[in-house]
Amino acid sequence: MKLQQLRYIVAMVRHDLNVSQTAEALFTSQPGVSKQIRALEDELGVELFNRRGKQIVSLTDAGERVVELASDVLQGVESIRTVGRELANPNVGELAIATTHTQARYVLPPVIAQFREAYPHVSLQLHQGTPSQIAEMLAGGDVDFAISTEGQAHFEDMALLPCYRWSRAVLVPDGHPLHRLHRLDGITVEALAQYPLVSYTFGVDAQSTLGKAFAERGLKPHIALSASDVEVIRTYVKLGLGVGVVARLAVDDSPRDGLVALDASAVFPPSTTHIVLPRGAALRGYSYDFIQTFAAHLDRDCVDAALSGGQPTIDVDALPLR
Amino acid sequence: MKLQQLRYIVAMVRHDLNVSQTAEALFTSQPGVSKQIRALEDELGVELFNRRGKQIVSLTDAGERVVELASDVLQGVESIRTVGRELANPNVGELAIATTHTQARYVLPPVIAQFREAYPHVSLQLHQGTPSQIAEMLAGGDVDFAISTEGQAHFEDMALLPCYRWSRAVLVPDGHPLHRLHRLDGITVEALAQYPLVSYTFGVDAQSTLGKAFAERGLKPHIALSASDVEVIRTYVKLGLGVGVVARLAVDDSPRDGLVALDASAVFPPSTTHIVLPRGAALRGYSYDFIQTFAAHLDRDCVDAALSGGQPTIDVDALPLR
DNA sequence: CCCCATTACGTAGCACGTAACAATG
DNA sequence: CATTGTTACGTGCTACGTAATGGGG
Repeated sequence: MKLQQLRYIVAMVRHDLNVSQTAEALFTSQPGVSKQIRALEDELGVELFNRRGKQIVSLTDAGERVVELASDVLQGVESIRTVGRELANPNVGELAIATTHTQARYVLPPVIAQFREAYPHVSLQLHQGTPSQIAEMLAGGDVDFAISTEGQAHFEDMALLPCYRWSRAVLVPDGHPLHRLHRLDGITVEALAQYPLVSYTFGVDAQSTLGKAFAERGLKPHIALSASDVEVIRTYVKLGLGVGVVARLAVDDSPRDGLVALDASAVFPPSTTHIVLPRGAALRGYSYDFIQTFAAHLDRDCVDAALSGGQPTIDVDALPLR
Repeated sequence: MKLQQLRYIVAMVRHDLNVSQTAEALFTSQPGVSKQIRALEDELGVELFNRRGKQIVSLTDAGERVVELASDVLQGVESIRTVGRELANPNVGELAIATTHTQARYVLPPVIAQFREAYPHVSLQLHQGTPSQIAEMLAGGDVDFAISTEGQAHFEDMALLPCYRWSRAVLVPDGHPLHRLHRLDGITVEALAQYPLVSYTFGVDAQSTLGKAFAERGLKPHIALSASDVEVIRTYVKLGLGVGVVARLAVDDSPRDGLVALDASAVFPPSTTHIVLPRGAALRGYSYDFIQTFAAHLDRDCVDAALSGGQPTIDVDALPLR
């Protein structure tokens, strides 16, 4: 059994069980992958993949279990590499983080500035994406950890560390009916439901905080447009496509470009931003530091507890609200 | 990084950091081991072993952590093999158990008879040894699990599953003063302390149940001889070397060879026999069956819970007493 | 002076890539 | 007919074994 063979089968499930695609992703040849998979199956004495003719269609029971174990093994190998790098050069390395536009643009800058000062020789990589893309990156080992606001459902088998809570704001043109309502009685979900909305792509499905707030009142929001970027959302609100619903921390209180941001923290319950880590992974020392800079209550012990499987006791209601 | 390299460094710590000895144990050449270790150190960029001149004297901090992770990785690889074998031939394979003489001779026979009938194509291997030897076998991956009565201290980082409790008997020549005492007031620790004892090698250290029973009363037993085998102990009691203290289940109630066994369950608190498993390992289906045949309350879920780290809730006081 | 780790060097095995082939939709 | 997986074959890398060298106690 070779580590390569394990890499191949794990990569296979991440590439729709397509040998050609897998080979391309791993910068090797199709026959090589095919052959190594057969070699592993021969050695284990079990078929790992169900084949229809020459097409690989699914994992066998054995395949399911073996791929799972192989992932653990490969993560262990990665951990060994990480430990090596850490003890060779504690302050030199890379840190790859997957996150959303809002985090990258409005929350992370001061954290990263402070981090850069402490670790000038660590090369930072910020990968942006939707929660499902972020989950993909994390599962594929492309990033060290993720900072995610919604879509916890995507992060099965990962350690979720609550960082802070955040509330929403409603973006409307100056003089919009909701603007006046906001000054008088305050905005309500019912009032919002009467207008087309412009919001985050990932914030509008049924499991999201936003989606649930409407569903609870038997309302179905009309989403005119969804984007992952506040600036894009602003643009379309200005164009009159609808009312923007965004993270409050992403907008100023003062009007800009004829748009005003109305505090909607009383309308929608706050969402929680999490740091997401693959269970069992090893982290660089500076990663712990980054995490604690981002969320002061997440010290090394707390993170280690989450990594080793136990859900740490964090009082979500005591988290800072932004 | 190659799996071989991980095997080499893990084997190194099991062989006193001696390259020659390690190479011999792995049926390969010293230079091969030496070179692969250097290759791994080069790849990781850290020395794993502290060398004084050309002598390897200890593990570095990095080495400590890497060896630990490497063990996990290798165990994962073993698990993959196990899963393969299981799904290829559920009823064919090997089962290696490490245990003490008493278990092998007096407790296991009916279990093994039943197991053999259910799984005639499983080759059983019974490895005997002292608790520390048993722990060594388990840590080295030489056996699938252990059945141990004492010396829990040896089994750091292992999953311990209580199976049953057992009490002791005192072996004396017919007509011995303790024989009469037993019929009148009953034996006491104090009475026993007046005679030289013959008992199990591993049962006489300070942490053992036996040792503690004496220590609690401020007594120090005089151990004339210790052996791992009841038949050996009988022999020396017959020779008049001292009074035997053995597991009750290892002796008949009726006299034999001029020796009588006196129930000492009221004198010493019962000991508990455990099945010991390496955390995180994968077991063959028939192994689960063997375990449950041995201790009916240890079903598959219970064993899996212990393997995955959680200590299962087993009421020790409710276990059968033998 | 013995034991042990490392260096040097030759070989055999195997993983990988190119090319050709088979099968499925 | 296009896409995908497998077989065939040649090559270059490397792990491994034998032999020789260097250091410590």
